[in-house]
Amino acid sequence: MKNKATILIVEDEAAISNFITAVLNSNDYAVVRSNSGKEALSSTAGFSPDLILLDLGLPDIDGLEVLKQIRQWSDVPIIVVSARTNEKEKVEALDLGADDYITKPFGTSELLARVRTAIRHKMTANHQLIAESKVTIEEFQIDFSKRYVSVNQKEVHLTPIEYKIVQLLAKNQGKVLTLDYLSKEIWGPYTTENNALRVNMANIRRKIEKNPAEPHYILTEVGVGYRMKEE
Amino acid sequence: MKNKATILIVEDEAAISNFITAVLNSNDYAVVRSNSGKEALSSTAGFSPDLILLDLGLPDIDGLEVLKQIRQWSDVPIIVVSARTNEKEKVEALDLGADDYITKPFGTSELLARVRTAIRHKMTANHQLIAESKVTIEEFQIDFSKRYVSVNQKEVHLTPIEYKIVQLLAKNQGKVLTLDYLSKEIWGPYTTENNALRVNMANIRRKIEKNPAEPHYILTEVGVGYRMKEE
DNA sequence: ACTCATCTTAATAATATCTTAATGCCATTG
DNA sequence: CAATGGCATTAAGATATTATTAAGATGAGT
Repeated sequence: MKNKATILIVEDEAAISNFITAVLNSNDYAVVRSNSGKEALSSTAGFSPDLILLDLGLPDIDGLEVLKQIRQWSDVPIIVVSARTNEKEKVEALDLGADDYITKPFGTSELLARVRTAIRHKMTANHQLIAESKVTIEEFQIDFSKRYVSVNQKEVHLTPIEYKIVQLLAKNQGKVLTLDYLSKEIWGPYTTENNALRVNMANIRRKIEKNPAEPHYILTEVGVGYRMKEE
Repeated sequence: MKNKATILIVEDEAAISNFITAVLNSNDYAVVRSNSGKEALSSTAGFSPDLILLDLGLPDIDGLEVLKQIRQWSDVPIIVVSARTNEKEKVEALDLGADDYITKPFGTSELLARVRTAIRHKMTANHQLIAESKVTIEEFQIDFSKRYVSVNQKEVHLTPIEYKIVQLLAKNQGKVLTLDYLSKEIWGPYTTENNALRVNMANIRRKIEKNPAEPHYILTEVGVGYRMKEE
């Protein structure tokens, strides 16, 4: 149980690659590096790392393409590394199945926190397959088998759409779900742009948050989507 | 008590189907095979097996669709058989109500262990239903063994369908049962959309609720279904 | 033919949902 | 540092969906 986790870093800028490697090594992770998309693909197949840190700006293949290909056959957690100038790519990456993102420049503690979370998710994901039917976050609780939501043991009534949103977020606790992803899940793939999702979110918060203006359970990732707090 | 349990295998690859059949037969299970989704649906309805082993990769209907349809009206334990390359499908299957999953390739001992567990679960689930022969919610009481319903110690007469509805809700106290689920339980899987359930509910409420317009024991979840109050 | 259970229909009531538009919040820029 | 613009939130009203209920028709059992 105390084997080192192996992390694949896909990054072409040597400075950043070195920095990440140093941080991870000194925290007891094994690191494998790759500085191109093609190499990344073969490395993933070869070592099956426990986590991939994927920079989207690669010299050969588009980072999104790398992500898409890996996702065809593997569920390895992938954290996308992106420059602030490329926000849209980040969202696309999450839509394609990335687990989290981190924006350059970032500090060691942020990096480590996200790495830990992603690896923990991988570990518990398999257990959760034997359907864990309840999620509890402090005073908030949702029981999927009963379709029952409560805050402070008191029932909270959610409409069908509201429930679906909360359910999606809860089943992906800690993970950012993009607006697009949520919309598609709820209204199907041919949905036109609208802000119904936001209206619903406001209503949900009014029902479950103490102070809807400072949400505690469902956080907004500006420009990206929403994420339910962990644990 | 020592009747053979009947297991339905839904699998289109003959090699795997043969292997599973051999293993189960030599362990005293009766086996019925089916190699398409449509056949599986009619077989399930036909002789209500004790367990279904369902491969998700079927030639005609999507395995998940088969699962969904069966779950609309039956609680028979279903173990999903999936290839390793399709982790996401597996999760969806569990969400749709599969009881367990097994990943190809698998060995005989794993197969038998999961089959035993699933069948045992089914047995104990039934026992619990029988053991708990009364449900009391404040002034409302239902005694399953006597088929007796009362409010304030006074007998309430329910028609057969009304009783069945109340019974289903009471055996799933606190859980929302969808209109679809209730309809299928009462009128079978091939029921057309109808309003009869609502009429029955109105009649039930007239009989058991103090104020039918503000129900206390059976609550409506708009857009979803009905739920009997807990405790 | 009577009774009871059941289903259909249709009017009415309750609820959910979407749209629009006003407002607030940051971060960037002139 | 104020002005701007891009999101995000929120309120309020219009519309659509869904639920309740009454009343009458059907049909089975006695």
